[in-house]
Amino acid sequence: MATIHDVAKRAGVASITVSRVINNSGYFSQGTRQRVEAAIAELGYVPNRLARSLRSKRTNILALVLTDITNPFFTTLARGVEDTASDAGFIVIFCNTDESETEEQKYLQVLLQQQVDGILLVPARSTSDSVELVQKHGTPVVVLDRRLPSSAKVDVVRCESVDGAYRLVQLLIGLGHRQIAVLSGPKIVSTAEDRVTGYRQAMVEAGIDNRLQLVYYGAFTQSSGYEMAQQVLNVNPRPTALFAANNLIAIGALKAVRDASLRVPEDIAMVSFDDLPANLLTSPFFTVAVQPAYEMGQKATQLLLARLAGKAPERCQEVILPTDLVVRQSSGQALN
Amino acid sequence: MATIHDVAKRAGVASITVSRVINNSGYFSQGTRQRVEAAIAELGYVPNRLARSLRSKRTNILALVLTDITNPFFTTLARGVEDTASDAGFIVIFCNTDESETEEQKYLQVLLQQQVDGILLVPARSTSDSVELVQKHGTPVVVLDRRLPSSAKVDVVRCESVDGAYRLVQLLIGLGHRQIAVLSGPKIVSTAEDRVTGYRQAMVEAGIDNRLQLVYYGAFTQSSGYEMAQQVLNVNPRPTALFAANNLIAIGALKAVRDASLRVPEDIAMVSFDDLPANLLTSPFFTVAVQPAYEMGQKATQLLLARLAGKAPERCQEVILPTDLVVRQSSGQALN
DNA sequence: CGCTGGCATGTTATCGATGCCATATATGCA
DNA sequence: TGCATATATGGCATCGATAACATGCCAGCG
Repeated sequence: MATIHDVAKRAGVASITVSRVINNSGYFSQGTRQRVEAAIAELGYVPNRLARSLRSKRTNILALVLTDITNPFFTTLARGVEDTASDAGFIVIFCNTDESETEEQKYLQVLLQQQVDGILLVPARSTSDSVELVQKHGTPVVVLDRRLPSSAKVDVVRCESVDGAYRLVQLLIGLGHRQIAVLSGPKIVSTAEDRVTGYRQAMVEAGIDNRLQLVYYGAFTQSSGYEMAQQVLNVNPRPTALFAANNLIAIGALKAVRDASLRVPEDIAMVSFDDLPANLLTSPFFTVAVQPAYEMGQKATQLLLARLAGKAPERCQEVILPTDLVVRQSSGQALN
Repeated sequence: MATIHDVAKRAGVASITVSRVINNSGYFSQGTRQRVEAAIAELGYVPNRLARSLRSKRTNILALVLTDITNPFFTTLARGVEDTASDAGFIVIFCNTDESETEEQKYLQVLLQQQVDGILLVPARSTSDSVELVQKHGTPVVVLDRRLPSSAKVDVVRCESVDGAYRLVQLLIGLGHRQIAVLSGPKIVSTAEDRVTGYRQAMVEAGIDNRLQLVYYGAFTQSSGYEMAQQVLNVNPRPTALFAANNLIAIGALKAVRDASLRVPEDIAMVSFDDLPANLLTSPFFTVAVQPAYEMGQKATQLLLARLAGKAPERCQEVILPTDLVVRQSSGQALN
């Protein structure tokens, strides 16, 4: 309620001097510092950031717009963003789009209105509409996790989805599996597509008949994983291995497998993209391709901050991080 | 980048008229509306909320400060808050304190600086310091989930923790259990204390020897639940039932029980406060006292919004919601 | 001694939107 | 016809902080 003027009056100085003390900028004597700080304490003064930001054209707020904050992959990524931003004195606002483009646009609109300094975006769709909206407003953006059409001139930080999927499926093939199903996310999402591409590469390379390729597209959710797995388990002959394109799909699929009274890996082998949450009671158990989620958040934020500081190279960057193959029990032993 | 003045110039009107069109307030003709909207579209104009809020002294932002957003109970509560706030045209900022009072104070400071219109707080400690800080600034607060010292003049929305715990333990006693351990949260948190109180009430009422009462205080986390359970399982004779004071403790304890090669409920019965996350692969399985998390968030937000609108009664309100006892398998059958 | 430059503080304008008041025409009703 | 009222629009001040510029003091140095 008290303003900088109230503080100034009480301390017997001009408001700009109070501003200097608060921001530790410019010159002021130790005496003034003390009188100002005393006045601040007495009045319980809290600076008004709206006014500050309006004048300085800086809010020190970043926004992270993503599709599913309950997914441990994104939770970890978010922590990478938060930590990095926080160290640089920025606050982070998190927005959840639930894979909906409409929600995404709504959030972006609000964020631009709030004058956030920069946006980290996991786009719900592989179009550049959202990025363009933000860029038109003059706000820096970095795209995370997913590809955009190459027409979009924007920094991207993502993982080698094709390669990670390729290696997971190669592992299964190496263990003797031939009939492998992939349970993927929405066809329009680049990571879902890329993981199927990696799967196909490995299958083709191993000379496995096209007809043995079982590709399912659904959503990156547990329930979708459950449903896709139910379908797969009814295929005759039943595949000997499942590849889940993300962790939630893996959980749902595992549930479906257990509900069908089948054992993993004895009756059916499973591998998954992304590590699984720790509260499953059965983990660590899954063989997975782990994405460096924390580092992705970190890198993307560093890039964004560099742009804000005008320290990034002019040209757009595309940072692609490798995945880490972690072999555990769910993939099982070699078939005989 | 374009301002309201740019739009005004382009539409050939004064900026205040543009403001009226944007906010649908006051009078303007349909012709002006169209010219203004055209200008807005052409310029890609996005209103600056900082300026707007500075003038109007309203940000239309609420904040929800809680201790652990990864806990499904709080996630659900948060959704209740978000939905209610959103319907009323408010944005919600979420802040995670990790049960740390220091973090809480830091966040509150930032939120006050951002001029949020109101704050929903799950306090990390049972002191009124935080509430007073906020109230001194003139910002309305509603406390959620936990009790504060009665000296605090503040609205509270919480659950009947004592009663829920009492009924859970009573259920176990009714099944024939005598030696029951309670694994609770931090002693300083009112819900942890209240659930132990409910436990004691049930035990005393059943005339169970004091020496059979096993009370553990830890944290409301999975790892703490794991550790407490490990200790409990080493007690001789081993308790026949466990009461976990929240869902995360329950998960950790269940893990410890399984790691000790014991079965639930055959070897040891379990009950818990709060429902468990759906991705456990074993749920629904736990016998629980469910708190109406969504309604709590809803109620608290309604109360806060009423205060903002000056429509709430002068006196502070304390809303206490009942818990719902859901009996499933983990509590087992009656002992013979 | 006068000039330079670090230090300390203040004045004024401004960020972008809107509250308040004023103006002007059209419409309704006694 | 006259006056109240609804409609349509604009001018100016203002929210609270800070950028940009200005002022004054004093030490140091050639």
